[in-house]
Amino acid sequence: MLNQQIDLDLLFHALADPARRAMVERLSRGPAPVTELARPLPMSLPAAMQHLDVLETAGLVRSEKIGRVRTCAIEPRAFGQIEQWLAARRSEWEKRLDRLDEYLRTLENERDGHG
Amino acid sequence: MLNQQIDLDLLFHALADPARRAMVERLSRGPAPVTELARPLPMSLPAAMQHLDVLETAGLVRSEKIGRVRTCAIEPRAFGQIEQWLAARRSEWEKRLDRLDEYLRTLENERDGHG
DNA sequence: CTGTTGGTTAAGCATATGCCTAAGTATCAT
DNA sequence: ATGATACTTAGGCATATGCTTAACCAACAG
Repeated sequence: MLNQQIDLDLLFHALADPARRAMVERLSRGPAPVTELARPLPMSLPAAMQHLDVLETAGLVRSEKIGRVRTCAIEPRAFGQIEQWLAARRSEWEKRLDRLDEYLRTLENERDGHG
Repeated sequence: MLNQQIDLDLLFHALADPARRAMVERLSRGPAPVTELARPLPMSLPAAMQHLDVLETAGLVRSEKIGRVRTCAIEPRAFGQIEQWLAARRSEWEKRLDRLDEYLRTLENERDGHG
C-alpha cells in the first residue's frame, strides 16, 4: 500500500504501449510462455522481454521459470489499483455535478415559488 | 471510436505521470485556470503547460480561453475508454477462472461418485 | 500609455526509452 | 556428445521526453 504514487506511475506506464497491452490481453485468456507472448509482436525477442519486464515490475504480470521455459500469468490484483484511482476521480466529479444539479433545481423552485 | 489503439496509448500515457494525475485530481473537483493547475507543481509554467497539452491531446481535459485566462475541465467520457478496456480484460480472466473452477468441481464429483 | 498578469512559443540540453545485433547460458532431445 | 530450444545479458544507437530559460503576445488595471 506504500508509494501508491509510484505504483500508479508504473501501472499506467506499463499499459501505455500496444505491445504490452497485447501481452496483457493474451494473458487474460490464460498463462503463456515468453516465446508465445513475443511471437505476434513486430520486434525481436529481447525487445519483447524488455516489455515483459516492464509489466512484471509494475506487478501486472508474474512469471515462474520451470526448466528452460518461463511461464507468465496476469496478476489480477494489480488492476485494482487503477480501477480504484479511476473510481475515486469519478466519484468526485459525480458528487460535484450532483451538487450543481441540486443547486439548479433550487433556483428553479425559488423562481416557481416567488414568481 | 476509430483508432482505439492510439487512444489507449495516449490515455494511459497521459495518466502515467504524477504531475498530470495531480491536474486530473484537481480538475475532478471542478474547473480551473492553467495557473492554478501549475502552481502546486515543482516545475516551471511552460513545463506544466506541456503536461496539460498531453492531457488535452489524450482527450482527458478540454479547455477554453476567455480573455487572457484559459479555463480547463475534465472530460469524463475519456475515462470510459480506459474503464471499458479494463472491464474487458477482467471479464476474460474471470470467465476463464470460472471454467477452471467448474472443471475442478467436476473432477471432485467424479472422484466422489466412483470412489 | 505603462505595467502587470496569464499564457504561449522557441531553443536547447540531459536523460530515458525502445529497439537492434551479437553472444552467452541452461535445458531438453537424440 | 551434439544440436536445438528458450531464454538472457550486454552493448550500442537513434529518437523521444521532460525539463529549463528567454523572449514574446494579448488583455486588463490604473
